Amino acid sequence: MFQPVVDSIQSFGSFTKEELLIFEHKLSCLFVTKNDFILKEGHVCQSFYFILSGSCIHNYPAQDGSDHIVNLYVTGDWFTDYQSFTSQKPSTTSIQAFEDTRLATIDIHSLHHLVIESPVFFRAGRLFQTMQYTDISNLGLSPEEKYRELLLKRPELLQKFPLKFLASYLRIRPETLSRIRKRIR
Amino acid sequence: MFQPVVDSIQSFGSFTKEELLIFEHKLSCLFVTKNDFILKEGHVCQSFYFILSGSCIHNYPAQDGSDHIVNLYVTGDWFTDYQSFTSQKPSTTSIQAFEDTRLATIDIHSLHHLVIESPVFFRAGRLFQTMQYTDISNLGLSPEEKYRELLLKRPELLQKFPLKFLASYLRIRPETLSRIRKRIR
DNA sequence: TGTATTTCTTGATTTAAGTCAAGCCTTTTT
DNA sequence: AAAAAGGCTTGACTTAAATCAAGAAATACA
Repeated sequence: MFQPVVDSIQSFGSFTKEELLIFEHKLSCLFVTKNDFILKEGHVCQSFYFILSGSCIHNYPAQDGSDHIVNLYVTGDWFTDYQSFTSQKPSTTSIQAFEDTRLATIDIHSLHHLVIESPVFFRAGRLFQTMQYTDISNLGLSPEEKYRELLLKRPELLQKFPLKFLASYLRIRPETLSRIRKRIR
Repeated sequence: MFQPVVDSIQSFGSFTKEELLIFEHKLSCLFVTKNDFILKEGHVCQSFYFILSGSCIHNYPAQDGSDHIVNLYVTGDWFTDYQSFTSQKPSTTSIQAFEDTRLATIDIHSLHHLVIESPVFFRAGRLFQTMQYTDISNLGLSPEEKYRELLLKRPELLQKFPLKFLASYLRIRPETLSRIRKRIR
């Protein structure tokens, strides 16, 4: 059941069978239906999440009432609100299911236990760092370069989410993304 | 001698006298003279650094041969190459002394020991996260907003470093920064 | 101290993305 | 099935920053 999660972890470093088992036993399962909140603004983010199937939207309300997409996640992705999770303070962002979604979760106490149980998991910092996608919108790229980066690094998102979400994630206008997409293939 | 470092740590959370002593005993001292490298591209970053006095430049070579300022540090600042430090892989950036500089350092092994010795230091992740300045160039702000942010959050940099370094750090043209500075104040 | 080099300022021009607006197409709702 | 809403595309226009260029000021250095 958690095989995809274990497979994913292995790609982050070399773990023994025992270590992987220890890890697997810390995991829990969570089912959410479309539009359900996995994390609500103002709540402390207690866990890391792995998408077994489905997709999620990570957003926050802008000052002008509209909301900005922080990130988009699909099957096989890890996510958390890193800020809230590491500080254990209320989150300024929300995460909700874009469709019915199955999640594997591991909470902060389990992670602390892992770090204490084996030095391998001290690399947790690295691990969780690596799990976090580098924010394409924050690379100082031009709109076209951002789109190319998305196309290269996370093409699944282009299949799954509507253009206006992608534009919000890239911090460009939908009109601009539409024009870029037209001229690039 | 390490009093400023200990003071700095206290501002990140509540530690007992004992915990602060444990921390202080992990610190080492390092003197560098102007233009010396504290970290060279291609080397693994092994430590966190705190500037007791002086200032440093954190940069990386762009593809076009010029170099980009990643960050600028002055007395009282913490720094590391977070990427290289957490992954323990070769750095793509360099850090060098902008003038003669005294540093306090704590290496990765000492940090691991701290985490094991006391759960308080498990918040190391949070601590080191907080120590890292949020990258002004990556906030999706306009050039003027970036400058205002710098003026507000890190005015010391404006005193210490030449305009073209600041412009590079903010990812704007020196001409643009010169004009902004002219019209604001 | 004088010369050279680098850094900063200012102006003119170009360019890319944002804004505004309209229409079409698709999906949802009833 | 029809109407409504939302999402996408396209065009015209505006705007802010980059670019190009030249000269002034500051700093290094010989």
